[in-house]
Amino acid sequence: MSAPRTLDRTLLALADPTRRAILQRLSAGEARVTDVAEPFKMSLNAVSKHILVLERAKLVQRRKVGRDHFLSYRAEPMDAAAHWIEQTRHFWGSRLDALERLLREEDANNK
Amino acid sequence: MSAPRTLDRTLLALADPTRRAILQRLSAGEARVTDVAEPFKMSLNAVSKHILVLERAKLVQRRKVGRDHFLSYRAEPMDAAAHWIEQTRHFWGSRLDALERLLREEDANNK
DNA sequence: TATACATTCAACCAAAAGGTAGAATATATT
DNA sequence: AATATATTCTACCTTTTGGTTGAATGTATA
Repeated sequence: MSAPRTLDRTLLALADPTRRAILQRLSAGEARVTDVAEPFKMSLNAVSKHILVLERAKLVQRRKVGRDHFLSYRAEPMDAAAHWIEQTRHFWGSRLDALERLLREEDANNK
Repeated sequence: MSAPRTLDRTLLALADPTRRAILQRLSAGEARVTDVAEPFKMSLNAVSKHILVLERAKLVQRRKVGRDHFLSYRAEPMDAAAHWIEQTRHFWGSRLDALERLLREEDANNK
């Protein structure tokens, strides 16, 4: 029953290739901000901002050790998103065949 | 396989409650732009723009009959998104238990 | 203590998103 | 022919996004 804002944030965070790449990197284990940023052409600051978006969506968690910030991937929002999308597909009928859909639409038009 | 841009567009389109509501409406069958817009407080123009975003993501299809534009829901991009997210969860291990993850992270830190 | 390193903060910029209002276009209806 | 309806187009505005650079902060290290 999470507020829709949560889903908004999760999907928005996932809708960017840089952020997906960051998550993929973190899925292999913790990493520091600098290490996460290293493969990208953009500035460290830009990556830092992407990380913030991921944190806001709770897809990334931060653990500070001295001057290092260790980032880790959190799967919960992904699970929630997967749940929503599956629920949705079930109810919105990606399983509807063409005939069924046609009938419903004719019905809707004959009002 | 589909360009990442496609996934970007799908997830971005879904990351908005108005657009999800529009899709939900269309999942019950075709509807005209005006009818789709009716329940919303925002202007018709604003809804028209949201529809454009959904069309760009191929989540909505348009069929013109005279002055009416009939919109319908297309499930394919949802299927693709669901597939991506499931794939991802599988490989990124939402199934990883805490111990496994810890081991991988210690390993990563001991380099 | 001085210096290097890890990270964010602040200011700025361009582009995109999300909204508005009004004009334009195309099609129905009287 | 005149009018009403459905929809988009254009222009505009504000906020957000994604990026830059340079300064500030906090923590190690020589």
